Amino acid sequence: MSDLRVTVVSAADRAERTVTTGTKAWELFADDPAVIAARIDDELRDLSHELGDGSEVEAVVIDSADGRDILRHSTAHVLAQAVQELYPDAKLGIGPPITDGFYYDFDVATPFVPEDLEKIETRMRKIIKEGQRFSRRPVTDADAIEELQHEPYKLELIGLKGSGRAEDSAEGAGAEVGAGELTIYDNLKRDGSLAWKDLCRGPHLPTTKRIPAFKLMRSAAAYWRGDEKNPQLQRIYGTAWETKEALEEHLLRIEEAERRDHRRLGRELDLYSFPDELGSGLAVFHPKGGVIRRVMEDYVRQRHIEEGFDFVATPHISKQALFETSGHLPYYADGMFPPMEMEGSNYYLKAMNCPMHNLIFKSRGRSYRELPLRLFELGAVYRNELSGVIHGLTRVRGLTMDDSHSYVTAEQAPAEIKHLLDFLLGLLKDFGLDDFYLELSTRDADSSKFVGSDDDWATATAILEQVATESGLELIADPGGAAYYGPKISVQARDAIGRSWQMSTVQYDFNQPARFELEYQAADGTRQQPVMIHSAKFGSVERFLGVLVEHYAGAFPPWLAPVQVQGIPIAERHHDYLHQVATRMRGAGVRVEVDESDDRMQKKIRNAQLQKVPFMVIAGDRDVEEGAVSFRYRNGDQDNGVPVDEAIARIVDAVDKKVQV
RNA sequence: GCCGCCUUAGCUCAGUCGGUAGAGCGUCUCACUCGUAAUGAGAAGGUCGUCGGUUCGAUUCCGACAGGCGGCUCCA
Repeated sequence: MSDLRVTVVSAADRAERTVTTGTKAWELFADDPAVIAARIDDELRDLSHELGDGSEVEAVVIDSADGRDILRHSTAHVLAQAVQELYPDAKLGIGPPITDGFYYDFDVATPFVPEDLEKIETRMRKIIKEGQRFSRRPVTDADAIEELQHEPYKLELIGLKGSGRAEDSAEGAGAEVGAGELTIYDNLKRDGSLAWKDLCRGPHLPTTKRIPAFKLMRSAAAYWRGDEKNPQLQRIYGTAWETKEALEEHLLRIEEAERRDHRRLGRELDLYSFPDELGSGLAVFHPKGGVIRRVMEDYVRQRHIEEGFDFVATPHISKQALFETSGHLPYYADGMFPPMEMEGSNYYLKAMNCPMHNLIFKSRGRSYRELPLRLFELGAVYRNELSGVIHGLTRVRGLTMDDSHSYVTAEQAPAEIKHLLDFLLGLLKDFGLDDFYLELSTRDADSSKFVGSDDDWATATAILEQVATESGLELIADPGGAAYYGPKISVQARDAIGRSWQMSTVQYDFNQPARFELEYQAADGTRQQPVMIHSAKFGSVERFLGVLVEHYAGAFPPWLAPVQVQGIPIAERHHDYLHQVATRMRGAGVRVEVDESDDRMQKKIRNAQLQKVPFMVIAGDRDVEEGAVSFRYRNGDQDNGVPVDEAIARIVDAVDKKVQV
């Protein structure tokens, strides 16, 4: 038995250690119960991994990103074991860790119901209590196929690994079969007998007992390997955390998200509704939601004026030929409402505005002196979204795009894209969204989804990538996410509780100008084809509003709040005075209401709080005498005896500065 | 579109082991006129999502459809 030299590294330091041959990783960290795995020479390993000479070893603690993934993946195994113990005919799909949790897919005869989840959870607790050991065992492909005869989906994964496509062919499949040798993890009871086993790349916790806190969340169907042509498996989602407290906090975050749900707040704040009579995915905006929309639209119009756009208007429907010319019909027909026939022609509701803007460009000869020609429209479009994907305002069938098209020379394109990016980032900041990253959506190998030459795509992609990179923002690649006519940059904004939403887009299009035979006369007298840059700043006015509701949890900054000031009389004799105050406020452009109901003043304050009105002005005898108001903020702060002029100045200042209060 | 679950008053939800229903909030009326997050009393409001089946009888059981919710796939 000889000695080995290993290096134990941590964020703080590096320490050389001499250990004997056969030493396992856990022996280095035996005094720290938070260590559940090790990173050895940059590979995540089980704590039972035998150290080699010259290895660099780093502890992986349970509350690190890697540690949580391992915890969640191990919990997914316990889930699968519990399911197969309770439902012996269940066939295993895959069970990877995901953001905040894990899932495991099963092929079972009947879908799981909530009571099943309770039973499964109980069985999982039993397995955890038994402290079964996760034991790694390398196997040959042939042995794995032999052992897993009864697991058809696992066999399919082994087959994929052979073709080298496992990683990119199946979401999460990399967790089962890595690039190297196959391994099976045996769950061993204390007496060493085999309780269960699963094809898995690992690593895992040392034992099931090391799972501190978990919860099964829900079950749902999911297509095998994410392809709707494949059979649907039953997926169980769960979450697992390093402590019970961390689990509790996670559940509270979920509650917070539910509290902010724009569908609920839309009803509670009387902003909008989705009448069944209209049809799925079609919203109506009530007066208060209408105010927010109007403010948003006024803002975006004003900004487009400032940025050099011309305003146009186009109809909601068009003959079929237009969308054939644009190329939308072959690629996008499923996304459009079915046509209506009239006078021998098929008319389509528009799902996008660009073809109509192209007609405006084409309505007369154009000179290079007119470029960039920037057209803008708040255009209502209709999209035949699948019934199952419709969601509040964020996924609807009728929406309003703040759609712009910049027609430019090829040389002007980079500057125009930069111009648009600066424009829309400033816009997002004005709406209180200041944490974003960019996504660059490009075409992938599946050429049937895209039109245009390789060279044109390469040029367009390079320009977008350069501008995106120069912005200094984080940039994520989205291969295959491009529109059929060209690549795009989209801005993903993170809201107040950290969720990302796709908002603005900028798209580079060399295809439609060609298809519409758009041209301008250049300085040298030749006719040239312009490039068109599509851009939407809100994206969809409806979605943007929905995201704002969730971002602010309904408590809008004063410039967006439907009611900016609630006037609250202490008794009926103060009504007239408050109406005079309100009239002066309206004169200053303030949206103010006076609560004349029979309620007591306490109740009126409560109602204004529940409606999340930013400012309350309260008036009683003292205020009337002084020509003042009691000025209350949404957070409960209050200044008494504020002269009316000053109150108005405070409100107008907050509105003008677009600040949150 | 696919899978599962759900649908009772404007909202949130009870309830009926099959004999046509109830609460709180909200609404309306009356009284109270009140100083910082719910004054009191009374009233109105539902063919229990729609259509069909089983049954002496269906809101309840079964089926279809519509809408909603959670996922999958897709997307602004």
